[in-house]
Amino acid sequence: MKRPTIKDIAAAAGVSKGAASLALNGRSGVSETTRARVLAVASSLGYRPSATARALSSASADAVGLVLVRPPRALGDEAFFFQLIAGMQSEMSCALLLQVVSSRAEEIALYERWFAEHRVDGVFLVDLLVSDPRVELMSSLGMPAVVVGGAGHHGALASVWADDYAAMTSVVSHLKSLGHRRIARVAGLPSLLHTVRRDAAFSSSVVDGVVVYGDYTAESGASATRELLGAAEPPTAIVYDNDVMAVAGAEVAGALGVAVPQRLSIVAWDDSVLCQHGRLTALSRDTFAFGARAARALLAVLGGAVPTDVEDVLPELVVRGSSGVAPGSA
Amino acid sequence: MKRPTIKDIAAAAGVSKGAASLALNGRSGVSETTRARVLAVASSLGYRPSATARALSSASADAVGLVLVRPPRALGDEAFFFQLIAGMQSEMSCALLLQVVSSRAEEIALYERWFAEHRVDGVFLVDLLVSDPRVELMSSLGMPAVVVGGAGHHGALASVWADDYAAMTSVVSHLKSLGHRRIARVAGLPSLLHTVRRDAAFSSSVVDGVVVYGDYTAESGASATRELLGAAEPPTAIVYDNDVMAVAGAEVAGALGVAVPQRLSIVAWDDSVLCQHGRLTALSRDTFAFGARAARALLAVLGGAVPTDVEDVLPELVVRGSSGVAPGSA
DNA sequence: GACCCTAGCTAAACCGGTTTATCTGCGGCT
DNA sequence: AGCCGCAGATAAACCGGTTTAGCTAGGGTC
Repeated sequence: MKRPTIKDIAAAAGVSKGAASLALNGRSGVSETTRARVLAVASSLGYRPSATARALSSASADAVGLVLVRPPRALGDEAFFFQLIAGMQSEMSCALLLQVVSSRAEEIALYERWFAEHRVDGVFLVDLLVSDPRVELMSSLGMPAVVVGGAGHHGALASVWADDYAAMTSVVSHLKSLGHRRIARVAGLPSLLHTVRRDAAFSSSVVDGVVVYGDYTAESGASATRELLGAAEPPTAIVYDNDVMAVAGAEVAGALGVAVPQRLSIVAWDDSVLCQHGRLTALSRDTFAFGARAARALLAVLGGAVPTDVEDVLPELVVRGSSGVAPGSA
Repeated sequence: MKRPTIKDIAAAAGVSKGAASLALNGRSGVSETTRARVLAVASSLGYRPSATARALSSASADAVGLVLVRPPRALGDEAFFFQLIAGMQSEMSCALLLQVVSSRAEEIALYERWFAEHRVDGVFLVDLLVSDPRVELMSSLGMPAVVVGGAGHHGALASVWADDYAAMTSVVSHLKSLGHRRIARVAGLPSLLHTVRRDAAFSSSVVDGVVVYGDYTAESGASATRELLGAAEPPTAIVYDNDVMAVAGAEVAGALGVAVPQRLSIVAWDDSVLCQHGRLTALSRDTFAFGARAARALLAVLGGAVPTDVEDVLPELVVRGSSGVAPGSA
């Protein structure tokens, strides 16, 4: 038993294909009695329009896209993206086309292809670079897109972000209020826009603050921490750019006999089960809600709304056991 | 500048649309010189066939599907699925259509729809139920599918799984060798096939073993643990069905003043950063590789191979600090 | 020379929708 | 009566591919 097509519906209702199409899509051009008849027939036959055929005649593809550029193996540990995706899904009725690639070039080719093939109606852009070619690409393709997590305004694109600058400032002031002066930072990839933002906020509020760059993996967090703690004047507090690096750092400190938080305070960016269990002070943002917000923004753009920038609520610092008064203070 | 279509290629190469199609797809029916000319034109014009149009004429959709039935919010914490997805992606050149729904009925409707709409070429089935209607559905739809993680043989479907029975047996024998006699288990959803498998293995190797069911969340793991430790004769070892519940359980034990591993041994199913950091003894399987294997299996089925069952390597018990000699033994 | 077969190509149908152009009544207006 | 306008429907084109039927020229066979 094959699925009924619009032709079957039309035949069963005694109208033409075109009339059936108009009736099913709630458009004018058919009488109300005809429309009712077509709809009745369609529901009784269990008619489902083919998204493929619909996409072909330049209508909606009923899907949005997300491309992640990562070594796939490292991805699995990053709860952030999965939370984000889960949040997106919660607000989307359409499907998400997801692909993981290993280079920026592939990513761009994929966006172009998806759009050319009418596979997606729009896309999310994550991991925004300092001067990101994708922004221009989206504009030139005329492809609806939402920038996720890239602070500020990006060409004609809608944007959803949290204020990394203010967040970093709040973290530093918390540490300063505890008496910390030698504060270091284990940052993420320096090519990413939010890293630069945080860097700027960090260096403007911490004098002589040391920054070491990692790549969000436990290994990089561990080695960065070893480097920092091995210095002549080791920091009394370290701010990490994600949870995985922070946890690894805490572990290294323990192995080196550096007591947390007595001799070293640790703050993680992005809260997670990992931080909760490790009792790590963390900058908590609701990534799930963030994803949901991004989805709403994209749906709005797809619905024809003029692209706007939405600023997410400021991440909140959740103080747990890993941060405390600086050694020598109070 | 619009993207070139096959008509443009044909015109530029001086052949018909049909001939161009044959040439581009490496099929016989055109001379080698013509084929070379068409391919040259196509590449010089940057031709990309439209997957949408191709799917319409009952060819490949160049995508596979995965539907997850979860409350979206809980999903983000489960590293397992993201690891799995990452692994799948590593072996797939095509895209993954992902959707999270909240009920089994929606899931089934979605599979039917995707297939009817030619949106996917095949699907992964996860979280297999004891007697799962999806298996029958796939067969009747004629939809290529791979069962992921459902031990045993399922109708005409290919299957990729790890032997939960043997794994559970190995965990129990490890605990027994440490002198444990009162062993309990915090299981996952009882409707899932692998839960039943593990239950069977558990009850056949542990006499009077208590089983409490949870739903993979930290909360359920915590309350199950409280229940077990509050009993008249509390267990000296607990085996958890996932990492999140195990970590929550360890925390509860700590809060209740039950020393781990002196008075209570804890073993988690599925290793993760969480277990590594929490120093939890865990049953480690390479979920990433597992996903990759599932992807290969699906691609094989799509390629026309006869569906086979692939048994994954047996999960390996990684002994860390959370398991030790039973109190009173040795 | 008549016949058949095949390689190589073209034209056209098809997939399942949407969109446009066209046709048919019918009512209102002058 | 003659004309216009419009609602309601149909037929046909179109989207961009694949697939099938059909045509032609060349070579081999008897």
